[in-house]
Amino acid sequence: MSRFIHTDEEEDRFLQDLLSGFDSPVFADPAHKVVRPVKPGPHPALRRDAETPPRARSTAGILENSAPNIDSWDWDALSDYVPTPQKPKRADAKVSEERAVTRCYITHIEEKRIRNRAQKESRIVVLEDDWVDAPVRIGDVVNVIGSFPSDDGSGGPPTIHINKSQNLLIHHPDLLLTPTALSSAPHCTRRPILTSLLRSSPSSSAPANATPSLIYGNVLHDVFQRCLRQGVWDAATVESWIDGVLRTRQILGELVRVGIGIEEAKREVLQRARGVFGFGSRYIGHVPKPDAILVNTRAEKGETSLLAISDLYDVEEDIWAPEYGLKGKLDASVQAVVVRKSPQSNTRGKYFKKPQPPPPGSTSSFPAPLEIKTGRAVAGMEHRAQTMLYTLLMRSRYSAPVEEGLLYYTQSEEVISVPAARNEIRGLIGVRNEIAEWMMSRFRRDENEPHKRQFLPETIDDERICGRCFALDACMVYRKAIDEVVDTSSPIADIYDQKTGHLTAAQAAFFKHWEHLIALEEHDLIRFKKELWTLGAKEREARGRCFAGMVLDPTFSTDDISPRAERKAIHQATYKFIRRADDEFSDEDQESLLNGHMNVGDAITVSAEPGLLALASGYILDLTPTSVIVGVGHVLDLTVIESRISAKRRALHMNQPSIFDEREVIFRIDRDELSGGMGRIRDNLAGLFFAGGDSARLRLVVDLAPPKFTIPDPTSSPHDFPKCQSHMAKLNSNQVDAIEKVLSTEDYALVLGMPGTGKTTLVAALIRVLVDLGKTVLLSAYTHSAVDTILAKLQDADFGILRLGNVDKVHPDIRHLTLAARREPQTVEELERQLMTPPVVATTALSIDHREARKGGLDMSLFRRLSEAHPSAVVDLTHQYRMNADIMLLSNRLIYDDRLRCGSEEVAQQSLVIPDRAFLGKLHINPNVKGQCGERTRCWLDKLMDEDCKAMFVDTDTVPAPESRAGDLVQNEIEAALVQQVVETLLRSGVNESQIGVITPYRQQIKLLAHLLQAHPGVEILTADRSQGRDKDCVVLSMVRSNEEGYVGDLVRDWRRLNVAFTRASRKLIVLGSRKTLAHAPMLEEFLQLMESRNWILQLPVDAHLVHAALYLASELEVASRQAR
DNA sequence: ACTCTGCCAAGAGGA
Repeated sequence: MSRFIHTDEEEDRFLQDLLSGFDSPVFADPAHKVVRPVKPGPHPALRRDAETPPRARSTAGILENSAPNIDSWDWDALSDYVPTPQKPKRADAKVSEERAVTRCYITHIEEKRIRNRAQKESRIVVLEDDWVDAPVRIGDVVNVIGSFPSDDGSGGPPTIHINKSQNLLIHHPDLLLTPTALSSAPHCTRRPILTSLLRSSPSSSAPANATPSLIYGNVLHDVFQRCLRQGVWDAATVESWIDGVLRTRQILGELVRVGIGIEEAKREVLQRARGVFGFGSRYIGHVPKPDAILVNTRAEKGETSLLAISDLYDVEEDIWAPEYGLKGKLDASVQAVVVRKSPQSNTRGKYFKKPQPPPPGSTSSFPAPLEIKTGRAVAGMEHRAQTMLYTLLMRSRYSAPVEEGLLYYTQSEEVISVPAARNEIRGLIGVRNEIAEWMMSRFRRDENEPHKRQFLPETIDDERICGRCFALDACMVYRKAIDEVVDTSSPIADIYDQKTGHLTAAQAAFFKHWEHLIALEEHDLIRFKKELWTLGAKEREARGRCFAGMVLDPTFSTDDISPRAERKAIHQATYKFIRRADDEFSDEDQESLLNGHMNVGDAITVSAEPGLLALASGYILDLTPTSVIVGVGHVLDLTVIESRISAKRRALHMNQPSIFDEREVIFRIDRDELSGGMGRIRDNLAGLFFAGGDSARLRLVVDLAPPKFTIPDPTSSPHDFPKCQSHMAKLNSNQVDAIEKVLSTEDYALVLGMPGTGKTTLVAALIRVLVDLGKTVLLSAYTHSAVDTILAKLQDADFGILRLGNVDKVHPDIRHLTLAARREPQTVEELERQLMTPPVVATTALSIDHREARKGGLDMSLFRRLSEAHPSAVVDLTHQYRMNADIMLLSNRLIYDDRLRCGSEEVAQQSLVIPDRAFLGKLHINPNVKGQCGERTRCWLDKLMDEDCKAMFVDTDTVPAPESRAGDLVQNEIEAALVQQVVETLLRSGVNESQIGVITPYRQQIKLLAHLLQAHPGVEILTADRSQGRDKDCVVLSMVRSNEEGYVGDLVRDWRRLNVAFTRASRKLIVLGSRKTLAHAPMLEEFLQLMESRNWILQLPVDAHLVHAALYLASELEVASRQAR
């Protein structure tokens, strides 16, 4: 027997660990038998989209609909797994093997077995044996795997029993956990939760990450998978591939981190690659070769198995299986052919109850996961567990029984058989449920102890295991700060002290507080994520987060996209999708793809219906109203997908609806919801608190230690450097002060820049000065556009700048600064040079911004925290060069306490010049004028065009202009028409399109405006939020809200948002809105009073949008001609 | 109570 195979005792212990998960403290509950009525919701896999016709309902109604009477997965057979009993079977031979899944909500829970009052749509789930203590609560979602009997004759609700021998319960199935996380759980349930919280960035304080063997493992996997795909195994080729993979930027980067050169790495990888060369000739083929041994640790004496891999379905297949609450990536998905030769006798292992001697020399063939391990086989049981869970993932994706998984150790060159044994799977699912419960418990509303809920399992306090655990730093900090445990006596008390002794109570509290805020935001993201399987594609499209009913455009080729060098490197494959021609919907019903929340550069996943989730993920490269081009990390093989789909449809008893072409593959493209994104943030936070972490920053940020400033050293003053002087020549005294403050600080300085005060100019100059003084600079901002705006000002700099981040999001003018635009590095040294030489590195940085957090008054930015603690560290930029005095007044009065001032008299006085007033004269000569536009006083448009009119509120109440709704979204059609007329008048009076910006808080209003102004593409139309950082000579602001109830939405109520919009205008600001409605918001009331006192309110005439026939007719005509088209 | 922005991941070995 091979040396790495675990002993029987090890196996026993592992299994016990698994099953004892059920007895851990969380589950402690004395009840022996619990009956849990549940309410089934339609399982998403069974959900029918609007496009498929509803099936005739049987009398069982929804019951029937949500749980088709499919034969249950035969767990008994699995539990009694016999290594060789199965008759030969093809992957999709028998659909009836498919398991039934029912998604349920717990409606109530009873301690004793009772008969539930027959309640429509209700079912009863009886938990028996070790499932009894599953901590399910009312309102929880569970999946029941196994069939409810369609009718037991009792007349009561269908009842299912979940126990040792049959069926499974998946608790919180929308939480998808990974096999790797779960495989270590039997030893310590705390660790998988911690590692999911903290992504443990390879940098900073987690030195254990990125070890050499890890890198070698990565390389070998890559190469092994390439061998499988290409069917090439000869030494020369493999060696050249190893060389190639080592030189990819990814691997070079990792080598830089561990300080290893290519030659050394190659030697090491080759040493581990022995098992790669031999694998092909031994195991690939249609029938097993005599030496193709399949090691079966559960086999009886004398029994031998041989393996052939007859087909490769995929490598790195990414499978999300919400029915099991699992997701993961398979090294390889293969078709396995196994021949078993049985001995004569058979003493069965103790886990197999019903001995059934298999017929000698039986052959079976089934799809199986192939898991490759390139290290030493030291974690045998964990690898087994991992592989076993992969069989579940594969079963879900392939809709076929997956009898066992294959585990290949390249160093010992042995393939291990990992039977999908019920006992172990049950144990692993138990562990999965336990971990899911811990993760969810954090967000459970519990009246008794709303905030004190513990959400991490106890530490296992094993000196040996804990001492060398990679999550130790985090584990101990959480123990102290979150669990609030003081450990002086446990076996790991010393370790605890070593890792947390330096933390003060205040520091621990700070960590707890911020950790909580991160969790709040994270919770929101999970909610979105599950929409991928809980909502149908059309439903999700209605929310703007999905393109439904898409098909591949077969005519598309990669050459069609604009040739950008980086494409090939980033995306494995590029596809163009178009809407499927749909007989049921006319063309008008086909929403433009531009309407939703999805934009170029956004992360997406591609799924196929039904139930093939996240087949590939990547980014949107190009988007038109009718097509979308995506770059993804995984090839979409249509024939393979077709066969998965038909297997799935048959398994679900979905007969082909006639409107579908049997072979047509319908895709959905969903916005990917930043699943693991918070991990990085949490990691950065935690890094401050680790022993040996960043104690300097901990002091400044957490303890609020005052920043130190030195009296500027005259010898290093920027003024002594001629170049520095030139950088500062154009700055005002304010900005020069700011630069000096920055240069004199040893810790930090804060610069508060109100709108238009030249922040961008200052930052650009500051960077130049710092680089000249020999410093390195990290430039970061929340958005890509903010980063790139500053970089644009440094285009002529004579020093290196490295722009990091998603290339698709980087501004085209800045792309030449990204890594992707540089020469492909050939050596570790070259990459190191590319990374380390530029003195300036620029990138986006994430931040926490959570609604609930803000509601609780916790919207404490780092800037605010520091500036309130140490006002002396702040330099105010008070001189602004954008707005004239009138526009500035608004902002000053309402937000800035008059601290803002104009940089010059010229700025203060500037107004919008109207080049040609002739058009205004023509407005009134048309006889078709319906009402009056105020000629006696002067027409409202005329007034607005006055050069002295620099800020004006245009009241629509008398028009009137009520708001309306498009679905959930708010819009105001008449107001949009009025905006159009204002813009039209400006343009016809000679104002340039580029001088005008139209801003509104509401996205739907943008759609209306864009429609009305489509003849003027140079007029920018922006939401208030997106206008941040921009400016225009003239801004027309559409407030939208206008209703009898005086309801002002939260968007408009947020004064900061409006302030942004107001301060975009430099010469003329026109605000259109309902005075009556807006006056209901306190801040706006104040604003309106100010406008009133200045006589800056313009009352519109009745039907103002109709009075200027020239404009009105023009727009009518335009609409008519568009409709004709 | 209707807006916006950010991110590649699960696993790659270790004992």
